[in-house]
Amino acid sequence: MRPRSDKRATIRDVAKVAGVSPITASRAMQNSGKVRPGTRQKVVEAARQLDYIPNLAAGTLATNASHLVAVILPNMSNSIFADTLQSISDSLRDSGYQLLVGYSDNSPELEESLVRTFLSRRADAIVLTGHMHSEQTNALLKSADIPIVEMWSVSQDPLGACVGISNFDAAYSMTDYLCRKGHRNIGFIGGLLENNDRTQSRLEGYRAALRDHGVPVDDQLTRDVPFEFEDGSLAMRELLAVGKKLDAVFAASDILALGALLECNRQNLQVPGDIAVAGFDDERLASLIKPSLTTIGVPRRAIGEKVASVVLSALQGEADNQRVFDMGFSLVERESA
Amino acid sequence: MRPRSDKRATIRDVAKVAGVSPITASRAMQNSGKVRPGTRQKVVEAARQLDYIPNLAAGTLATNASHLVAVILPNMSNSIFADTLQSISDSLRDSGYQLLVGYSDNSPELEESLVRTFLSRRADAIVLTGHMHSEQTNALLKSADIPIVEMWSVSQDPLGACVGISNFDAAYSMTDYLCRKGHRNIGFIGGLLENNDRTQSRLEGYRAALRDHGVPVDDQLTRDVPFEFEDGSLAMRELLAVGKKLDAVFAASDILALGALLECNRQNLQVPGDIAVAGFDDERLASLIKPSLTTIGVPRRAIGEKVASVVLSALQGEADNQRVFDMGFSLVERESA
DNA sequence: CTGCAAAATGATACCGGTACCATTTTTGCA
DNA sequence: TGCAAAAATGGTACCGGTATCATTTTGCAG
Repeated sequence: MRPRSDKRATIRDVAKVAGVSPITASRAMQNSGKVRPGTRQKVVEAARQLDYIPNLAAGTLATNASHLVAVILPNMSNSIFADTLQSISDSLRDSGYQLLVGYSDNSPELEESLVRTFLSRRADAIVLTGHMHSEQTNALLKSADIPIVEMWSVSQDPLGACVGISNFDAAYSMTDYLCRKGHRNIGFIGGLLENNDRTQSRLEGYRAALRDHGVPVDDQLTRDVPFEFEDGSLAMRELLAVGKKLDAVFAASDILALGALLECNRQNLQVPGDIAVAGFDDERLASLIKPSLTTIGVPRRAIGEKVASVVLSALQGEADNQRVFDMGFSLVERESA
Repeated sequence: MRPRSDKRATIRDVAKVAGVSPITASRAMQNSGKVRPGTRQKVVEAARQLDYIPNLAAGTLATNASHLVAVILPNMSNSIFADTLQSISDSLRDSGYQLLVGYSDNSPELEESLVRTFLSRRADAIVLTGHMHSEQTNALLKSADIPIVEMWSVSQDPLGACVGISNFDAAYSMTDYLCRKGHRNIGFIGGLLENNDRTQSRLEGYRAALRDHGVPVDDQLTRDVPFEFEDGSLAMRELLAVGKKLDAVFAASDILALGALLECNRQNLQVPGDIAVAGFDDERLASLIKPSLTTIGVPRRAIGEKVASVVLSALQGEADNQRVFDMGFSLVERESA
């Protein structure tokens, strides 16, 4: 194995073996330029014989098209992002694009450095999560002149296109639902509000619904914690310790809601009898636990598919004048609230 | 925005503005070749002024190093792969490598086409899941002359390096555990045995443990289904319908185990009283449901970190003579078995 | 101030594809 | 069969970096 001293075959080698010019070999390899079937056959055979593997870096340099779609996600700890990523990948597969993936960890600085790198790689399109970016990032993206898609939150004025849901509306709906059920003392457990427009919009939706129901917003009933299970428990413990009445809690993610549920369990509070708990995301486990979790269902795969189709049509030059795609959510009523 | 007619600045433009030669500008930009601080300063300033974004495709072509690490996963539906991916990404971030991600869907053909593409992109290293590849894939990887890492299953003779756990041992341990608890009629719910060495090894481990305990292996008690929740329920229903005694079930993933648990619930079977249920993976929800799930804990993040460190040290030319890294597993005893 | 090794810089070519335009071959039809 | 148009093919240059090796500049001892 070791002595791989022989260098890899180039298109010129293939051309030589096939008895044609490099450019003809190139055309033959990519079914594009008109090439006589017999010629293509010779070239393909030569390529096979030489174990020819094209060098896409050279192709990218020559054509200025990388066939890469870059995707920036906050992280992978939430299964919604994993699902979205896979569904983008699935939808892109047949078109010959690959995914370049980066995690921003909700840090604008990291995001910016990812964008910079992706532009360096001449990604054909960039997909980001949310619309909170640094000034620099916005400038970079605007001047990049490639399709840009922001996903997961709809916004009025996206950089390019935008595919997601209205986090505000969803949170409003859930809070409204809780109010209609007669709850008045509703806590909110958010996750990492900073640099996270999804959580921020949810908080705003929650507040708006309270106001519309004539319920005063009490900041003591709002907790901002990381998106981990244990943090949900902790936040719940804190909310209960505030000493105010509390008859419902709305958590900005199912993971947090589960943590909250567990804490209720520890403190021998009945859910939903003593306290109602609602989540967000409709993770698989939401339907599996006891009590099952009332939550907001999000069309994660549909979002991924839409993102892919928007990217593809933009890359194919189809100027789509619709730029904002609201994929809708659903309020999934289960036992916990 | 539209009229982005002006082309992007090149290193030559930067050089011109800085009043140096292109090659000097190049050296200045990458802190590598010795460049006088003053010169570097001029170049950096010129680059800033021109919004210079280097073209990595050109760099890749010239240096034959892409700074890309390709990772092939079966899918993203299992959170273990998502976690591993993120942990590889995290560990690689500071070294300036990006992740190229592909999903094989457990199809050797898809995997092969991914490998081909990744080689085309001149990925600096390739990370695969498992060690079941097509002949062609093996040949491609062997002749590629870049670091290859197979993860999630240890194997005696990996293509390159190999980081994972012994699925056989883990399944053996769990089955052994069930036997010691007095169970004799133990079913096995596997997932997609074809082209999946992880599941296959688990089945073998299960069988070996049964044999060692003098329990005959009954193929009627083995189910091969997809890795989805509903399939776990379905398999459980089928196992119960076989009409034989059944006092325990070992599922090759927690998702399947949860499906099985739900089915027990539906049929009013007490777990673990009437029937014990064990899973594999230690997903987050395993500890959250009732009854909590006895399962196999896998060091997912440690695996990702090790993969990254193996890749990095190989890329830095540190010939590591250890090639197989068994990261170990743990048997997590909870309520369900 | 000179001389010389070390450091910094530069000229040129090359990585491996493909665009562009010119040239040759084939095709279709009078 | 001849000829114009269409199709196929090829020569050359270029994409934007960097390796190589030559050349110039710098630093410092004598």
